[in-house]
Amino acid sequence: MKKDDISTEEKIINASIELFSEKGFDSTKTSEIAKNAGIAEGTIFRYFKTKKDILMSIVTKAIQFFSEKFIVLPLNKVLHSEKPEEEILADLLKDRYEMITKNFSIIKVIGTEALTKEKIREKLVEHVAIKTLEIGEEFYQSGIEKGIFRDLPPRTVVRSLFGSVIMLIAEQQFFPDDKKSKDVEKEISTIVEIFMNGIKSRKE
Amino acid sequence: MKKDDISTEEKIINASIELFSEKGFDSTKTSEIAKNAGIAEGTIFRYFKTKKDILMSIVTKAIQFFSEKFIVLPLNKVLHSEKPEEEILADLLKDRYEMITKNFSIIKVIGTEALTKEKIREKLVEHVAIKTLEIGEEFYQSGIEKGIFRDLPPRTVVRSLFGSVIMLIAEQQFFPDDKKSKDVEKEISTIVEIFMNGIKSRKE
Amino acid sequence: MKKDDISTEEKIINASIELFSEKGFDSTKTSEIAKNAGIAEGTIFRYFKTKKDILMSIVTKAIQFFSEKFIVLPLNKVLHSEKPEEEILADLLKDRYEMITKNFSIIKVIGTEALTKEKIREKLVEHVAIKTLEIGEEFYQSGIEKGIFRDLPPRTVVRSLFGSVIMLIAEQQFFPDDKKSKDVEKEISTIVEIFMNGIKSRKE
Amino acid sequence: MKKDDISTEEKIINASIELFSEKGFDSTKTSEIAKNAGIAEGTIFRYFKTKKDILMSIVTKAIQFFSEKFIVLPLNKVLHSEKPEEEILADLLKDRYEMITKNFSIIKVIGTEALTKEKIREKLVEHVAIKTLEIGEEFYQSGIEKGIFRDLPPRTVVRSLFGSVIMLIAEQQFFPDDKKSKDVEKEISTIVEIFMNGIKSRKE
DNA sequence: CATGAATGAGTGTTCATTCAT
DNA sequence: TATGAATGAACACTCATTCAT
Repeated sequence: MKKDDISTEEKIINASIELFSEKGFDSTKTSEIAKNAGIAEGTIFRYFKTKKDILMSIVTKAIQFFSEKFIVLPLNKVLHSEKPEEEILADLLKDRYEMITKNFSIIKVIGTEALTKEKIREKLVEHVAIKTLEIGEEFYQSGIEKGIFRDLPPRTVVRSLFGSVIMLIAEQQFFPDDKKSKDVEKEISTIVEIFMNGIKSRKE
Repeated sequence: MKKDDISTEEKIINASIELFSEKGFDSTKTSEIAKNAGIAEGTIFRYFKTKKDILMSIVTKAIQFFSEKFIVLPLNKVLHSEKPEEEILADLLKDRYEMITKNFSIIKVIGTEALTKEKIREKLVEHVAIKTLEIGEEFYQSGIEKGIFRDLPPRTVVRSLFGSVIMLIAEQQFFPDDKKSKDVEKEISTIVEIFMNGIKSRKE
Repeated sequence: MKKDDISTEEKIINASIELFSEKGFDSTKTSEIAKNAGIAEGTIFRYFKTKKDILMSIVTKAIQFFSEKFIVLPLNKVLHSEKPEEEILADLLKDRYEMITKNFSIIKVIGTEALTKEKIREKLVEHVAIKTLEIGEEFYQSGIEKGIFRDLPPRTVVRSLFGSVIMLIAEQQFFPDDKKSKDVEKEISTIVEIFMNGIKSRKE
Repeated sequence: MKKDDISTEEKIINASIELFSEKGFDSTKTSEIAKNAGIAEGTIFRYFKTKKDILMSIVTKAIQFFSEKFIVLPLNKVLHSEKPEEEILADLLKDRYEMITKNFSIIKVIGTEALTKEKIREKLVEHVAIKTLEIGEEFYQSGIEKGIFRDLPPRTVVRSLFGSVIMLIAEQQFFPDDKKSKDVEKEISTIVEIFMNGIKSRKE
């Protein structure tokens, strides 16, 4: 009763994230959550009125967490860094990559549910997606003004960068046997290289 | 019984795609499928042994369809085109964009289910993802060899391009009110521009 | 498949009335209703959204039925009869007695639930109790005007008469072994006698 | 710990009577009893083995209480009074009226449960109903013998009187907005008048 | 071949009861 | 003795599936 003092509510949340992420919300039985959490099934309902409430609690907390970790912190890193832009970009992508990879289960849950549940989708768009894009656009815009970046539509640039990282992660998660994307550092620096200099050969 | 000659099986499939895509597989009741298809609930089970069989049939057919439309046809377009590379790239992305957008419901269904159902994920990876990547890589590789593209890892380039289009579509589908991504032609040509020439300003 | 053609809904209603009346609404399990009705438990919910809906359906239908049988018909009997008042009164009480006794199960259900459920109580008061009292009062009032009845408050008279019949029935239902109230004809004519002439001895 | 010295057991009993009477036994949760009693839910089970035991304790105590208050005391009042019969009757009815009204919650609980629980019904019949009727019958019988009352079946007379009071109380409790039964003194003296002299007009 | 009423296994949820503190 | 978190048996209700017509 010292540390390890993981509360019953946390046990439920953790078991739920794991199961929802593996099998989806609907296919996860409350009896399984209970078993995985090491508690009685009835106990779940002392903490959450319904099974759906577990999901909503996970989503709400996660979105809150991400809207801080994802947005405020990287913002400062980016805006106050003295490094050259290429490095800043690489740092940003790596940071994002790690954040998503580390929280992949929960992100998978939220992402999946967002596809069919408008309420979740709206929360996600409002608190995470739009803010993330806006900060990225601001960063790019200021780069244009400093003469570092070309005058291209910031939204498109940011969205494409983000898509490139997302696909890297998807590839690693969903075809885990593939060798081609194992070296993350290299992948990310390649992505930065592609975006900075393009793929067109400039002979001579 | 001439045209309009949509078979009962097709009615079931179409209704299912629509509903699965809106509400997800588990939340869709067979009674709803029947109502949407304009048939009796029992009739469904003359064509499909179980509800899951409807899903598997949709997935199998779609994957078959996509593995042709997605892979074989663009392959030829790309490999036998006389256009300059920038245009080929733009054509490819536009083609992919349209294919995905037009079949968005069914892709959403397959994508969602692939997240939690290994069998579907494997089919998708094997028949669509890998092939698509391979053809893209081949295209890029031959571009390198022709001296058109820089010598960067093809997989990373192709994956990033694909991620850029996917994110464009996601943005349009999930925040439909946003003005920034409405003009598809322009978006795609911007993406091509980014990938061809990079975002770094080259003053001097 | 000729007569006997008691519908599934009726089977459910009948089984429910019997069980609710015996054990009360809360103590009756839907599994018992199903067994008593000779159907599967799930079938209940094709006809009634919830267990409570069964109760409400019983109550609503019964109140509708009673507000007709109880009020409109006796009204006509009473108002258009040529018999002397004592006989009219005896007929009325007997009629009421039989109605209640014949429908005792359902009346017990409604009465019990009315004690704790405001909605049911209100319906009962509005559609049955008030109307019944009003018609009784009207009958008594016209008797006063014809010089047949003494000028006493009609409500009190009617209520007391009704209470006398109710208690007779209660006694028969709840202490069924008691001999004193077995002869209904005699009981009712005694009640009429009490109300017509009072209990005070008028010697000489 | 002087006055106010209401024991935990009493707190439970009082809270239970209030809630059982409002919502019925089955619909009352032990958690609500605890909240209403200002104690912890677990504490209930130090005083009562089961929830049903609370009910049985209420019923047993109440029946004990009533069988004294209801029977022994009025008995003496009636048998040793020097007042004229009309006044004795009025006193009796008023006394009963007040007893029931003052204890209405508990009587409602017992009455409701008696409808579905044979054990409670039997206790009620044996310890209260029969005794009450017997004493009433005895009183009436002696009135007959004294030449004060007409020779009518005592059981019927007593039962009807009781029914008249019960209906008066029911009317007041269940349609509280009605004006016609507000003046209790007058209602009871009208009931006495009806029973003593009948409702038949005796012109001339 | 189509129907839709009936089925019943399976699930989320409730709540009286227990027990370690 | 009092507490309230945890329990799990019991229950209402859902819905894919069956089958007599």
